[in-house]
Amino acid sequence: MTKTNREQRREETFLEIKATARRLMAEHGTAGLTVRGIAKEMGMTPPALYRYYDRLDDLITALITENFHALADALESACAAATPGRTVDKLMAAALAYRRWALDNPVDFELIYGTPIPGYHAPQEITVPASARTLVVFVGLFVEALENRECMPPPPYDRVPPELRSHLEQIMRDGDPTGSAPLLALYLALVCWPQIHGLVMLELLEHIGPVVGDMEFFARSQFENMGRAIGFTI
Amino acid sequence: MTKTNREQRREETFLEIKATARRLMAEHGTAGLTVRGIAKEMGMTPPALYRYYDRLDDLITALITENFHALADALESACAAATPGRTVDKLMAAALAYRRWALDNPVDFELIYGTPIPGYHAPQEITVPASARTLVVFVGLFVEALENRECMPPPPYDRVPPELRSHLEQIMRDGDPTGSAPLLALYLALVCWPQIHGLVMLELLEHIGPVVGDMEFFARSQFENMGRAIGFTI
DNA sequence: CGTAAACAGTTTACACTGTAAACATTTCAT
DNA sequence: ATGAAATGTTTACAGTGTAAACTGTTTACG
Repeated sequence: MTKTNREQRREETFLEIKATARRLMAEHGTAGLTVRGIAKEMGMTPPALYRYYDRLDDLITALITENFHALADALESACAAATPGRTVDKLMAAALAYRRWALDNPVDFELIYGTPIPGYHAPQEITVPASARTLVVFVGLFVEALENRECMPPPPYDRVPPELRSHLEQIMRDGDPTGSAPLLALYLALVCWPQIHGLVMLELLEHIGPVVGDMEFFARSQFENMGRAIGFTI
Repeated sequence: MTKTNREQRREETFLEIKATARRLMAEHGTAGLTVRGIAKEMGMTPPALYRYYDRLDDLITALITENFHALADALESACAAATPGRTVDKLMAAALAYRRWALDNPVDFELIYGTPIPGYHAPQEITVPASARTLVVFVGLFVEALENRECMPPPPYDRVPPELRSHLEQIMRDGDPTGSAPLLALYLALVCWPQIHGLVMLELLEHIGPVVGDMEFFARSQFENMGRAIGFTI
């Protein structure tokens, strides 16, 4: 089944719209994301864009899901680049990649993890699955580390709190139908993620960097302390 | 020096503008923060507001600084309400108050710690001092805990990393001219803050709650684990 | 007290924003 | 080749922030 000219041009236009939107946002922040701005940049009239996205919100949603996937991809390739077998290296690489991606793509990160653009409401059935991939990367690392006995969590990280058990089991079932992965992996991922995220968020919005000074070092050391706390030997 | 009628009415109008802005934002999110909306609500014409704030940005700045102070006040009174002498209780109370304030005042929290409203740029010389108060509360707790030997940090939290030392010393000097407070207190505050913040931020924007289930419990347990890790006995 | 200045408000206007409706043109399938 | 579908433009409307000019009120001072 070969594509007709029109279908191909349509796909290209979709790509051009998103690319233009990204360029304008990189230059002027989320304030640069306007129908008229994108249209002018592309040599079109604003209403023409409505042939591609019914509302500006739909374009935002498309950008957001792409960003979630781009972040998850960055984490995965960082893990892949780490020493095979040394899962702790992968965890450090993933945490640092999370930070690096945020710092290198600040607006894209704000778009997914920051306050929603005023008036925008994310259709969760679309964004949530994409969003989940990030957490899945970390869960995967802990599955590997626990299996290989590379991570030996001391109390209180050696077992899932009973208060969370049943709900986490259900989440695990929905995501992984085989249900083979240890529940503790999900719990440990949920312990680590907020620590990484909080540091990155505060640094990105310049709340903590000026106080700490060397954020590069601080982030590294915090991630290492985190790894040690949950049972890795670094 | 008694206030003239006009001065008093002017002050009241300032208050009414901010109160109206807060009400509209609570109802419609940051998208509800419009000059015209506030004016209509107050029975004025939009340009009239410009007698009080030269730009909408200035009103936003006023709201932001008030929010920083309100959050810091909430932390302080939570500490004050905790068992005297039990600094660990104060730390837990402060962390939980941070979360509670964010959940109870989501838009206000987003305004200070979320992505800036598109097009808005914070004048840092105004917002930074107000922002600092939050961190100062935590630093104060660690000063107290270290002095009373209530907190006995194990490695690697028993000393300030040399890579951060000189910069933290300078920060400490600028904030506290006596320079008496132990540097380690600032370091421990910087270790804890991102952990608390990350959890709250992810919960507030609904990235982690649906996965965890019982966020109330999870936050509590995470804060306790954090306290133990840096040398408190809970 | 009377007057001039400062203040507080309205009216009008402009340059933006998203988007709906009507219409013209191009492209494709039959 | 013809009808339908897709893609664009034009025009329009209801929002947005805010600047300029103007009017009325309140205050401070000679």
